[in-house]
Amino acid sequence: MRDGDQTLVRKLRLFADMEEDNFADLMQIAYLQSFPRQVQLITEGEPADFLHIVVSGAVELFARSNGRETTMEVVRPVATFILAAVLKDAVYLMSARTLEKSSVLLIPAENIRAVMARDRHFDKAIITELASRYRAVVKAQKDLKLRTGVERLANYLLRQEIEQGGTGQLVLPVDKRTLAGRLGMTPENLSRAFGTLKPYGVEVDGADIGLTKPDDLVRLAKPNPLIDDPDI
Amino acid sequence: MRDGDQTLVRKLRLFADMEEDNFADLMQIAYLQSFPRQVQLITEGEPADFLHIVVSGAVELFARSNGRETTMEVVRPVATFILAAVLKDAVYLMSARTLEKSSVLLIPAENIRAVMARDRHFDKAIITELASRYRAVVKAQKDLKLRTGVERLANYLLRQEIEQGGTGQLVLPVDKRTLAGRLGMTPENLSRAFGTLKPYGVEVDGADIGLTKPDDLVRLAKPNPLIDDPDI
DNA sequence: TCATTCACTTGATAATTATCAAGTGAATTA
DNA sequence: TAATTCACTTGATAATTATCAAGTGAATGA
Repeated sequence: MRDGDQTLVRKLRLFADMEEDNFADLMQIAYLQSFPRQVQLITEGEPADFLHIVVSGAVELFARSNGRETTMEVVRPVATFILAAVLKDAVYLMSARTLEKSSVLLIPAENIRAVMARDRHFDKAIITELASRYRAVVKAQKDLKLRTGVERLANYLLRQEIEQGGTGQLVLPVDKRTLAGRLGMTPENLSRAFGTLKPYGVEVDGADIGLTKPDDLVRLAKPNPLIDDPDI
Repeated sequence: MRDGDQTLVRKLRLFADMEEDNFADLMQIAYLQSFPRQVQLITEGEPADFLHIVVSGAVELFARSNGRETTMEVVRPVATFILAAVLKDAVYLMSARTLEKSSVLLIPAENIRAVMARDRHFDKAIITELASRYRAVVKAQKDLKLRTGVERLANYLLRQEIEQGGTGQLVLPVDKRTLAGRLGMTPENLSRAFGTLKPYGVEVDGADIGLTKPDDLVRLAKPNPLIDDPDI
């Protein structure tokens, strides 16, 4: 792994306060792997062997049941995924695949647990991380249960616009099929939802979106910090 | 608080391994309050002042947005709620109200955080608890996104039947309006969903439910351990 | 260059779910 | 006992969402 990547990993909330020796140990044991797009990294139901950290590219967490499939989350660098399964020494609840060419750092679960046993700072960091993740899923569940598909899309666009600099422009970070899954709707319905939002100033050109009537869109979306603010 | 209640709290995964002195400290500071039914205990958006532990009765966690309201979870004794908000020193994402006459143990958030700073066992317990909660919400999200309303009800009934002893009988632990919210549907639709399940041997008499054709019901519900098994 | 693929869109229709409005019957209360 | 409340159900209808089937147009590849 390049030093630059290691620095980025070290900056993760999860590792930032870890004792230097322990971090060095983990990085010694960890290995970085590169994958082309659309490679399945983990499969739900299998035992959690490694903590995964997306160093470059993008990874989709998804789940299947009944022959149906849905996107649960899209993880972008630099972030960990499936931490809870590793800590509980349990099976994965979600599968993961690369959305694009990606490199992923793999740390054996047993080493994570070993460092946890001797590094107090790591404990604290894990608690903070888990609590944040938990709250993120609760927000996602509120989004699903309290909003229609069109409202979810509208709020998603508003969040992305803010995250991408508040210029009234945004670029969809994933293809529309994946976005539809993330928003809990079919691709066909996502198309129609974009159509519904046209009168509210949502201009679509491929992955490039312009929001020309932000006030109208906000009035429709009724964003709620307790659902949409990622920092709360 | 009666000694018996204190013993029950001590048995919670969260407190079981805590050092005796620290537990005694917390119990010293904590206070037990009794509430009639339908009292709102906390309100989403307010700062997390206390860790709550349901000692008797039942508490509904719910959320509102847009004038809509939904049940997120029903907490029964003995269990904690809103742990993540307390740990993060953040605002509550959910409101809580008693469903019936209940007693709730309140521990000031600052004391929780203080014990956390000096008790390693508590750290570990918090991690285990948070990881479990996180996985529970992920399962709930899979349930919502991968199943229709009727399927969610069918699987809910199968889970309850198992939890209540596997006798082919079960008693709904909450009124149907609350259950509907939990399952992400309207009360009217829950009624109709029960109707749809009649040919699958679901016999409803108030809160008493009989499952007379479990095989047929399972064939419809297609239960999935990665959604329905609470212990995974 | 032409064929093919692929992501996305559009249309028609069906299934699912929500809303509004009564209705029922048991339990509570005057 | 009669009135009232309340939880739940049922019916009619509307809104939302999914499914199936083409269609479009840009990108890829022979």
